[in-house]
Amino acid sequence: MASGRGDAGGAEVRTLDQSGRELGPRALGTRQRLLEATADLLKEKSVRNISVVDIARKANTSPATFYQYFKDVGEATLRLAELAAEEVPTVVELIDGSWRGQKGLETARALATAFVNHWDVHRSVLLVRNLAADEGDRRFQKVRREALTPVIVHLARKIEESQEQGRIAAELHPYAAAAALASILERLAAYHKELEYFGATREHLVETCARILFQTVTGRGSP
Amino acid sequence: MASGRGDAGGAEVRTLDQSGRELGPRALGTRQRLLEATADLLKEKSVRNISVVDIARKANTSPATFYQYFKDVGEATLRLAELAAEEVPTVVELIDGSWRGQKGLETARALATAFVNHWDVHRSVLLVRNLAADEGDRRFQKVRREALTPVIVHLARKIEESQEQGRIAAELHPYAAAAALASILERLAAYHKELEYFGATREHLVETCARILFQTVTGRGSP
DNA sequence: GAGCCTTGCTGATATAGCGTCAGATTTCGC
DNA sequence: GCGAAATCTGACGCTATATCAGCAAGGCTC
Repeated sequence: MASGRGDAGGAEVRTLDQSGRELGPRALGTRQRLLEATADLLKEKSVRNISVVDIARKANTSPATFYQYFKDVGEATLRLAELAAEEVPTVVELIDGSWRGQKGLETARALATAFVNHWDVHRSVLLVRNLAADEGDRRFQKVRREALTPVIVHLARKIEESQEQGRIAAELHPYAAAAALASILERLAAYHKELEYFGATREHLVETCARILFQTVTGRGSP
Repeated sequence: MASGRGDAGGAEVRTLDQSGRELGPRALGTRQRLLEATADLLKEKSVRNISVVDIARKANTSPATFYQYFKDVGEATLRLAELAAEEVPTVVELIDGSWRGQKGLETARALATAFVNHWDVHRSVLLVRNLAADEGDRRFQKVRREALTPVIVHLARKIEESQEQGRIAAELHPYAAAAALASILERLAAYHKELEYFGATREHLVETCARILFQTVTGRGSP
């Protein structure tokens, strides 16, 4: 390490060891394998039953190695959640599209679809992220907030526009409404499988979700 | 136990031991203490970090006793979730009220308030219930479904009525829409604290939530 | 290509929780 | 107040956690 160079605000984020050491190529590989093993196990079984030993075994390494990179299973999960969050900007772009008439409904559909896809890929990690955040873990709250805030802010802006045009009651709090919409997206994406119990296919959900989005954002019924 | 009397379909549900033995008054008390200890710990810290030893200590008993009543921490949590579910019928009654005009908005507000209250009381248990259900645990899926189904069914019925009157597009799947509304209720209730970050107070959330409910159920803008 | 240093990995270990008995203790009918 | 039934727990073998000191692997130097 030599010099006591600070790590805050560096343009390039360096991946560090538990003891603050910078990682070489071999170490990065091992770390990666550990993350992948964690992700795989999360898909297989409940986070409650995942042990460091499990992860280490699956990554063909020893528990001691795991601790070199992560404080505990929670921290590995946190990194996975951060990685998942990096995809979100793509989703947000959609919101800035047109919300007028038929095109608006398309935008809403695209948004709903993107969300469900995102969740299908990262479901297990995002579920644990949400639980940890809801349980009060600050680190997970931060990741979730950073992933959801753009969605909420962009949606809220669109809602405000509709409000200015008098199409939506002033009593509707734009951010609360945007958060509500984000909730629909998240929740439906989280358990759309189980909802098929009610005879609602994935397509039904996306369509319905899109229409509620459209209605709430624009203040207009379906075009 | 003597006779091999079946337990299915009995009018009165008997609380049983891990080994199928019926419980006397002392045992019921102990079991109750264990459940309360579990609930308390869930409020304090993450479910991942709750051990049987913790629970036993808090209930002034020994780990061995815990195992007499529950298979593991998950099973104790499941019982707590079942207990919480017993309150739901009260919430559902509200949905059957009037959804016309100003009165309808009141109904929506009452529903949103009831949900948030319910969650404020049982938050920690319901969070774990949802995670476990989302992770695929059948027992938890069942509890959640049994708690949410009445809400969804009753809401869907109201939506269908509006649809018959031509106030809502036929493309909206009533059950999917009802599920979406239930999602808003659940999700907002789950993290309304954190949403204050966006300047939305609990009252804003209830009001906003109510208006989205009203709009989606009746197909009408705010009265 | 032997010495040496840096980077990365792991065996050994103390500590603590899990889950299961056999047997101790309490309660209750009589 | 005695015996059986109900209830509880100490003790134990097993597994996981989290930490070190030290070992192995891959260079770099000359």
